[in-house]
Amino acid sequence: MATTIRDVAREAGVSVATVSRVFNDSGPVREETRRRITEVASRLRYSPNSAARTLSTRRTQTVGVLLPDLYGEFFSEVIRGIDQVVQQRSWHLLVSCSHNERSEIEAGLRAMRGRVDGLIVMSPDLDEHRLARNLPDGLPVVLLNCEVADRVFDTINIDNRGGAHAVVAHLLKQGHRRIGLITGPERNHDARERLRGAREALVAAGVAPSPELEVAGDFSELSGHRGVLALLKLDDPPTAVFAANDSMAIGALSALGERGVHVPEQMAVAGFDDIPIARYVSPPLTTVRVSIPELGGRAVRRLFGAIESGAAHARRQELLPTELVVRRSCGGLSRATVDRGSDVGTHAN
Amino acid sequence: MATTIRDVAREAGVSVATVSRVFNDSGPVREETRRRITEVASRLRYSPNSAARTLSTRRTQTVGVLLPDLYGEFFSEVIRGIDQVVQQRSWHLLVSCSHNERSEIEAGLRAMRGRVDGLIVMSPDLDEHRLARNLPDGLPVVLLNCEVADRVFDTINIDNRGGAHAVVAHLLKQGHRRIGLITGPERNHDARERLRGAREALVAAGVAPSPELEVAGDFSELSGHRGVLALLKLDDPPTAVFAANDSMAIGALSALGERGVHVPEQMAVAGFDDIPIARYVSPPLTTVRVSIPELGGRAVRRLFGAIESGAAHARRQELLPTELVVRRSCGGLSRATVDRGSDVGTHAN
DNA sequence: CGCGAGCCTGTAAACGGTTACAGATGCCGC
DNA sequence: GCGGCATCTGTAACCGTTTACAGGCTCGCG
Repeated sequence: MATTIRDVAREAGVSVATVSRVFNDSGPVREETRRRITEVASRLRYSPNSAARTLSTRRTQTVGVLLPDLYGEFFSEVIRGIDQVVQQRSWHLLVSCSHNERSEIEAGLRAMRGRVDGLIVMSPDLDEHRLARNLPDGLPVVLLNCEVADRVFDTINIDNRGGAHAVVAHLLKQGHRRIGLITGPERNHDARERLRGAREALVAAGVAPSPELEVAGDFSELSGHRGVLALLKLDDPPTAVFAANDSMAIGALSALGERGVHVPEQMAVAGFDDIPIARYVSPPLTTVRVSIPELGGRAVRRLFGAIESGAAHARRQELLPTELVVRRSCGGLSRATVDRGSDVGTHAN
Repeated sequence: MATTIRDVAREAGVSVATVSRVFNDSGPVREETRRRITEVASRLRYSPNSAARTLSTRRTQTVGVLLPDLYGEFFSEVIRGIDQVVQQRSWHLLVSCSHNERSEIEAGLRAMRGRVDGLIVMSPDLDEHRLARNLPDGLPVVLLNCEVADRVFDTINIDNRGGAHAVVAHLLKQGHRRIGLITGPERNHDARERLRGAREALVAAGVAPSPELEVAGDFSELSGHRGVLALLKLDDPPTAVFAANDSMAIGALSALGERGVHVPEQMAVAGFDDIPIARYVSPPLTTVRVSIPELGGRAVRRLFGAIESGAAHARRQELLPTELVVRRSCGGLSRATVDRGSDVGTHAN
């Protein structure tokens, strides 16, 4: 059917070994022979069968990505960051998504076996035991936004705590004392860390966190919309709201607009992520910028490192710094403050 | 290293053929033998090497997706739609992105060779000759949002023309006579078709399209922002604006807000795509809904059909219908009209 | 007891590369 | 003329599956 290395060898009057050497640039081949082979190969439109190559070298030149979901800009940005680095090496990208189902995560992991040289996993739900159990032994893995106590895995996390701390500290500095929080899903690691950072900022300023000012959201616009309405109903409503992501903050803006509540005069609003649209809502949204493609890019680079150095590879836990972006939605446009941030590097989680 | 089918066979006291039969459910195996084999296999944590399997069956159980870019919600939604169907079959997804570089598209196509059983390509730039030339012969392909005159490829396109026609017709019905158009990039097929549909609607209503009312955008929020400002500067500004996608419409809303122009009273605004955020901007955006995941899903299903039926497969050109979604940004909330639409099916492009 | 018919199972040849190893060739200096 | 070396090339084993084909076994029946 398709032309094989043997066809090329026959046509060029050489052995398969020589053709292979030409294609992999391994071992010496006389210049004239090399030319003849490449000429024949392109004439026959030969291209090596990657399955055969994988079988014999045990390398796939492919990285696998397992995501909890593919919904929303966040994931597409991660993939974009990953793809860019992967493509730079002429490697390939196998993506899969687990819908946050434990069984599917495990199925996804197993399915990757033998198809990839390394794996990037983002799955807030998975504990390390399950992970280890379903992982082909020795397959390099980098975990994204996962909570793992153990240091046996490479991890990269967004500095959720620092970012949330910074944005709440900013609101406090504007004079707000009652700050509503619209949280993300309880089970989500990012959401928990953002809540934690926000509370810490309050405490640090001598303001006691109050349960009535914390309403539960799920990262969707709708839940932000509802959340802020719930806060407005309080006897003593907050003067500012921090939503755990931009989508919810935008939902909140929309609800406030419907109610005729002026932002930022009557209510300051802030979000988290700095999605592209954030600067175009009205008023433009104060938020925390995270370079999501960078998150993906770092993950792949780390993975490549692990693949190259093999078992000797030293695991690291890394935090990706964030940056406070001040826009009109919470007034006080004095200056775009840079996040108090966290250093990047070997780092306890 | 890893356990192979031979290890399992030895341990279970059978031949490799029998183990293979158990794993593929091909050919008869005595129940007791089957049980013993599965037991041994799971004890040894055996899982078949997919490269070897691919080599011998010539099937990869993988579909390749080649996109022009990975930026924005559009692409992530396409991938999501594709992934869902792919995963339903326990197949795999190899994604790659060409950055709209011709050379990268071709490299991407060649790189897929031997790694996938079929290909979904979205690349407005590529002409069919180049495509055919770089395609492994006989590899099934489905083209998304591509303009190809020839009927040799399966294609699926959004009904851009119908959607744009519907939204402009709606504005006309509201009494608007001067309607500004913020177009998408010239080279983009979707953008051209949307512009065409909009003009046709104007002509159909006896309104002559006017070049001064058409400003060029590039699908970004920023260009929508600028576009509407340009329209406001006209001696006789329009009373309504149709932006060729939602991002630009949102940019326009933001500019109008800054200028104190009331929407929809002083200026009606409409977009295209119905991205999730569209209903949460203020005022909520009138737009054209396209089920992007559906676009991806259909593409895969068609691809599966092509893979199964082999060379006998009949090519089809399909249009994905759109739906007008009327929200506050252009007043007239009488009812959500359903698009005049196009039928789906065998269909000239 | 012999014998075909059904089941079930094993043997071995692909699939298309890579690569260790051996062999050929050319060139040089003596 | 010939050994020795460097450089290039070929042979064949191997990677881990699938699968066509050939048996072997069991069983019922004449």
